[in-house]
Amino acid sequence: MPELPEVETIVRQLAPRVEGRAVRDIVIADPRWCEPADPRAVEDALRGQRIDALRRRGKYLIAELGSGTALICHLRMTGTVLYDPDGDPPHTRVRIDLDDGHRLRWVDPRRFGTGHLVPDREALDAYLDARLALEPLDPRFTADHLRELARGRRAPVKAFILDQRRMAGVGNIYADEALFRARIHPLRPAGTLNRRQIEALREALIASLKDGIDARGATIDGYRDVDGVSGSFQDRFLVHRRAGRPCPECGTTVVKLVAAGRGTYLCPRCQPRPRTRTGARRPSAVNRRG
DNA sequence: CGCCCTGTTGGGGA
DNA sequence: ATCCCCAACAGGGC
Repeated sequence: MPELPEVETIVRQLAPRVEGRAVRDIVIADPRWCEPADPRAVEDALRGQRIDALRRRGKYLIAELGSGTALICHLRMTGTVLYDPDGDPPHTRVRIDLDDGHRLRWVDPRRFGTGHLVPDREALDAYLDARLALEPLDPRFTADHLRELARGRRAPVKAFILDQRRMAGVGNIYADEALFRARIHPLRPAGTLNRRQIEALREALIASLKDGIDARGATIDGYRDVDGVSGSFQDRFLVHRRAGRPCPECGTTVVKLVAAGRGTYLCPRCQPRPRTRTGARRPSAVNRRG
């Protein structure tokens, strides 16, 4: 389940092993991976290229090549990159053999993952800028920045967090964890958070992502790092997928609801519901904004 | 066995 | 601006 920490883990493990190496051969076994581009054309463009840099932005994994082109990959739900696995694992979609004899395998049961080739640095930046905002780990992601982002937003804070054009890299799991740590209900309209809560949310986002990175990613539904080893963050999930179990903070039963169309877990006591309960009276007592 | 759930993003329609 | 649903698909849980 690649969110920012999982992709970061891939980069940290893989960059030292592949940077400076060249692609000896590549086979895109699943054309959907790079569609609408022609897989043969993508293979031809990559074959023989040196990998100058492997890096990440948001949840995108980026390989910059000697030719100036770049390959922008997204693992989506179930994508995994493996380095020298035994043979070709089931659901291997792309095979890359390096000039040093090592092998990269893109494994993705659900086939949602994608690879997109761009011709140069400008196209790379344009592609990413159109999709991603600053990420919480960026030093520029200050409390002021977050407050500005949230100002006037009426969308539930969870939807706000998941929107990659507002902040990049946080997915469903880390969003739940951060909201729990910040003691904020996921349905709270983002624009109603006070200064303290904004700062708490910022710190919680950063802490959750860092913990995930330190754990080399979350173990969930088969996620593996590049050496095929499971991450360990799942052991530390505080609320995510813990419905029916006691809150680690207060013992109240963790509940599940749907927010932003996603399964959402929270402690109803630590994260009190925003007012405006269903059936509230005084439908016209709106806050007059201003 | 069959139904229901699941990490993501992007697009369409309300 | 926002939201809900859907589309990709496979596998696990019950």
